[in-house]
Amino acid sequence: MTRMTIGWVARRAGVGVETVRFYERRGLIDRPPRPREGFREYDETAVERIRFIKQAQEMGFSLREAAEFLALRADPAADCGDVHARARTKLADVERRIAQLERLREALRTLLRRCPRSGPVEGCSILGAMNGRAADPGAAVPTDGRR
Amino acid sequence: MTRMTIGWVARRAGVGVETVRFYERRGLIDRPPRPREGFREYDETAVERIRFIKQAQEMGFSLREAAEFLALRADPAADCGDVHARARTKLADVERRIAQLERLREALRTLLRRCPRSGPVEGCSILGAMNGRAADPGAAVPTDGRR
DNA sequence: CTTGACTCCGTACTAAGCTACGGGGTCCAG
DNA sequence: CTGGACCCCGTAGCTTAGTACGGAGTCAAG
Repeated sequence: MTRMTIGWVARRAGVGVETVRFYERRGLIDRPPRPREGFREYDETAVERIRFIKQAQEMGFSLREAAEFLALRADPAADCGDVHARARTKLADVERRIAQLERLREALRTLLRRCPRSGPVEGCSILGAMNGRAADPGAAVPTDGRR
Repeated sequence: MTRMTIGWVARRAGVGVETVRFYERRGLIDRPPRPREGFREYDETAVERIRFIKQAQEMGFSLREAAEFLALRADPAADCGDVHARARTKLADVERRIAQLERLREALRTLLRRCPRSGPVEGCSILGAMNGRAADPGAAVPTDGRR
């Protein structure tokens, strides 16, 4: 008889044991009953919940956002539009990050094109750009905006 | 007579005083002499160095990489090709991140298109996708790969 | 001589999402 | 009954690039 211990849940959900405990601390999964000597005992829904969280993460959502989706899923008054709105916001965020990275990509490409690729570093246009001497005044290098 | 104190450097370079001290601890800028009672006294090159670092950061490089560029800049044996190679690696990295985000963008767009946008959450295709029921089996959602 | 601006230092804290560690206790097969 | 696998807990560490804090010392103007 397989016991639905934390290790069992972790293996089935494809995460580490510590991750399950971490999610519990974060309120992402319920504290399970502990029928024997303090050992957590789960059921299938815990596995499904962790998989849901992991899938939300792969779609670019944070754990906080994953928790919101879990709440929406469980709320009978919740509307699909709530989910839609969150996904739209995330899409806008992704598009903004792409645009930033594309500006960065173009700036790097321009610098690489102008770089002599050999010779003393004094003539390097890339280092020159870092020195405040803009290689291409038209292409402003954006702030990166990572998070 | 303006004293070239840490505050003066910070203002001229457009960073905070703590940032200057932080860069010093990280070895990005030299420890300046302290002629009066332990007060750091800088010169113009310190300002220029910090601006160089900031510019490198705006081009997507980390502080560690900025330090490498500073070393290359100061090394008479360094070749422009060294700089070029680092920039090319960074470009590849940026392109990889863009590709990941574009896959994510397409996945989100597909989900948004299929979402009924109103009604009970039971029928929500976005939550359905998080439940492992793929809305579009062809468009695999990538791992996010943020840093 | 006081006031206010500035500087010193080390340490802790932020964001996110885990991951590792140490020292115990428990369970089950053999 | 022993060995190994598993579980408990709290805490600390990892990553990056700073930011904040607190108590102390210093400097220059008025």
